[in-house]
Amino acid sequence: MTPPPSKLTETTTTAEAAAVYRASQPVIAPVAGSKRDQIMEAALGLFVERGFYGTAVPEIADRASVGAGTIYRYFESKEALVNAIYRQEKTKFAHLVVDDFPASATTREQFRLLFDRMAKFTIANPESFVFLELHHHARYLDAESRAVEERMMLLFTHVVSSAQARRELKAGSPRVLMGIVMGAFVGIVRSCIEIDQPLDQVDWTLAEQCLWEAIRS
Amino acid sequence: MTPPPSKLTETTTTAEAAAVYRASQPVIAPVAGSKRDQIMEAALGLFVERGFYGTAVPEIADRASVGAGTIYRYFESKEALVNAIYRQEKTKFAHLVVDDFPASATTREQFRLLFDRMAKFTIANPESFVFLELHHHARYLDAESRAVEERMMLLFTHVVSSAQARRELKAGSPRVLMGIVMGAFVGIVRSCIEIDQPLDQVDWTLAEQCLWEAIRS
DNA sequence: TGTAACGGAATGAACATTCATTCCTCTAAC
DNA sequence: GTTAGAGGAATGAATGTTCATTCCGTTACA
Repeated sequence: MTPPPSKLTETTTTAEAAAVYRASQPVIAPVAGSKRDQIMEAALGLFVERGFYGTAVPEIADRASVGAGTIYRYFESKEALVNAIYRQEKTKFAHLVVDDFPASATTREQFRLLFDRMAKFTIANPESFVFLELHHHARYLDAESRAVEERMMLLFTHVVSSAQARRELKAGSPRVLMGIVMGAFVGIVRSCIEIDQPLDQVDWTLAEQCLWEAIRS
Repeated sequence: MTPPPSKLTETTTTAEAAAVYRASQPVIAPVAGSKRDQIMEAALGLFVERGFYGTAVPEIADRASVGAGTIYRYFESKEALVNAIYRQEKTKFAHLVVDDFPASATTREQFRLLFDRMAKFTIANPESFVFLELHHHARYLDAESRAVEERMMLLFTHVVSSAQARRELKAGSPRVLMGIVMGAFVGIVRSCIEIDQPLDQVDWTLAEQCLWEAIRS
């Protein structure tokens, strides 16, 4: 191949020729259209069921009732698609959980609120939650997608540290405490999904009580 | 689906449950040839890094310093390979964790022992632990591989129920309590791996204390 | 009638698996 | 002690398949 007078300095998995072609046929702007949403919803479901590499693009097209080529009118590549989904769902999650965070409430109240909001999100969007878990640190997530995640962790870490300073939570690495709470939450959700138990039948009050006692000083 | 006639009823003792578990474990390890082990070790590492579908068989061959064809002298298919690894690691884990389970110890002692053994295994075999987590309920696991998992869960469930009957653990679905403990454990491990912190630097005593307080009545 | 969106067969790359060939090791005849 | 050769083990290029992506004929709408 002739060396291109390249604007393409990065080596990506996508062929250079493909990128050059697409530069002239721009991807449709992310105005939420029905087709675009259909594709994202179908892909979300399949990625949860089979994983990223286990899902074929034509399968996504089928489930979305769309031609395979149409997907590429809305997303540059399969990788861009999974990143778009990740960012959308993570942002949805972050807003629901973190917006209007009551910075001056007691630690007990803060914890209960965070837990309730997470449960609410998960009950309403089980697939989204599993998707976010599954792709939590996947290789194909780009910098921007990781940044969305990072911002939320920063807030949590701060909340935990402050509460520790007030001796309301156990001393020790905030990372361990957060790992316990988030991990346990995921553990409950996964144990339900394994046996097809609806998430709204879980005793979330019990779960919240358990986890508060796990971390309180 | 035909449920197999379980030997474990609510009247079984924990000692009996442990015995049933032990009887189901194969006595001798499969004949371990050097090549076969090289392949399994290489595949384990790659499956952890890239996932099952994300790993190409020739990549496994390369890392194992073996011809691609050689893999098929030892395993029928890529799927058979991942199942062999799963069974080997799960069995290793199960033996280390549940062998000689002290059925008559106090619940507190039982919990501490189980937790310590899990931590020990994970520190010694971080990749194995992550692999088992990752493939926990994957589509390509066959019936036998799932059965290995199932037997261990049965023992745990029984231990939890008995302790609940004695009012030493919180009342509620054993599934929720186990989900919390296992999930939290995974959460800690994952939080370490994210930042490349060695697992033996974790404050496991703190973690154990947290989780005991989560589930104790 | 012209234009943008769409569908899905076509394309080429990458993959899992196979198989004709080579390599190794052990045996036994000299 | 050397060597011929038999047979199992190993190899990696070849094979057929599957996949992400492209491309162009069709459709919908102005």
